[in-house]
Amino acid sequence: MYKLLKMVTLSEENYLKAIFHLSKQDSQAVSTNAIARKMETKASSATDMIKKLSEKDFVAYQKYRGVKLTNNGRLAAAAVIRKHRLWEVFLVDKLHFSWDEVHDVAEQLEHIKSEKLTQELDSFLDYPTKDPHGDPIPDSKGKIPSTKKLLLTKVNQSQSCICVGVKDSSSEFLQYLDKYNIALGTNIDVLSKESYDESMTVKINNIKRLISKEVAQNLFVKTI
Amino acid sequence: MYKLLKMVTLSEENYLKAIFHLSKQDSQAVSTNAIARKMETKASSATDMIKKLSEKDFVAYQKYRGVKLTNNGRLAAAAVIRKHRLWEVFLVDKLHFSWDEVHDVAEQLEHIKSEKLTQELDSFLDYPTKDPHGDPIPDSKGKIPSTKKLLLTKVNQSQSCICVGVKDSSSEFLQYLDKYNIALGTNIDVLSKESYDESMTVKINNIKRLISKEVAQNLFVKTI
DNA sequence: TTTATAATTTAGACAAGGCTAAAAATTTAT
DNA sequence: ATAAATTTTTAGCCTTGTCTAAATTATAAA
Repeated sequence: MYKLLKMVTLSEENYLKAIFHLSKQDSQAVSTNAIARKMETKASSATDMIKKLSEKDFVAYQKYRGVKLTNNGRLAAAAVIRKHRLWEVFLVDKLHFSWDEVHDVAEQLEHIKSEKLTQELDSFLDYPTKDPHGDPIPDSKGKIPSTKKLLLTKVNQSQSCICVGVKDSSSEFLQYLDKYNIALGTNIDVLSKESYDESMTVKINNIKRLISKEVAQNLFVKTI
Repeated sequence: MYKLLKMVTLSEENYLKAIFHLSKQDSQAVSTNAIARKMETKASSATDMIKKLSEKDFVAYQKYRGVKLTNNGRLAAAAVIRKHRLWEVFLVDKLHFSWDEVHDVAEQLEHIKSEKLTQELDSFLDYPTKDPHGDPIPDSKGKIPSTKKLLLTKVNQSQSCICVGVKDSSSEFLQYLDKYNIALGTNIDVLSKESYDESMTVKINNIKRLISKEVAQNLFVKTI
């Protein structure tokens, strides 16, 4: 009856993770429907769980107004994500998994509770900062290494990034970007890269496009 | 609705494991109370679960008569035990856990469902046949390596074994064994080994004794 | 600013696992 | 061979996490 209060159930961890991911983009409150959609459950179930999380001080909740993670909740979510991503690195680096096979297994491993296990695994993997998909791994304090901006040319195949700035700020370049709906905050998925001319195929707003070396050299992005 | 029939829940796996361990000694039916005791639940809960396991053809159950594992159940239990012991090896060999710290974590890891993970882990650990406590690791077909007899001299520190025969069958030697209560089936815990004279300190019937190289060289045991 | 639509919450139910108390079957002891 | 003691099962209830249907609140449209 004492430290049971600190217990986080498997389901709670999954909801926290979902809310954390939904909070990323806009730091607004996250809606019940958005959570239900992400968790593949019904809104009523999400409401139920939200109440429990609120009870345990993992989220700040106002009826009909959605939720925000508390600091508490953010730390709990980061801890789960940290484990998920460390296990992904383990699977790929040590057990010959390919990057597209790891998700389901990591989804199970992320719930294993052992501080020592997590720390030792981190050390065993040599303190990686990114998982096999390029996503940053939170440190043991829950801090997520801020992925600093880099030129689009530097982004690897099958990585996603967000446009955060331009190197060439000429109006010609900005007009080009405008024409193809590339703006600050636009999401860019790098599908493939052509080594011959350093051009790349990307997906922007669900539309595939070819981007030349010249353009990629002048676009700052942040990997996600 | 289709392959859900094959699903084994976490709780079911734990009961199967318990029944498996209880079956080891005598291959008699295992009683409801014994199961409840091992699982630290009440007999009524055990009965409920037994019905589910019977329904799924993991145990043969006759009311008031206890249960026996079916072949199906034996395989399922062995698979869980295999994972448990492989993870223990991983924790000790790769993550600096000591042999007495691994149990709780392995208890969680044993339920991770991924055939590939288990196989790759096995390979990564170089196909170990024993866990850090010396218990045998079932192979991928559920077969448990029968620990074959070996001379006591070959048994490692902090391993346990059972006396299964003698090399020297002179009456002098047998009388010596008799004097110190060593018989077929006697349990011997090897506490430490002295490299200088190859003598060892052992525990027999809860009594510590020193055993000389000459004696250890003539005693066949089976590790457990 | 009403009204229609969409989002959210509440109420009531269900399955899994567990518990308590009581009933039934089995064993042990007289 | 019965009675007493023990083991096992049944019945009914609880909690977690889920669902459907209905009620309520917010938001968008006219």
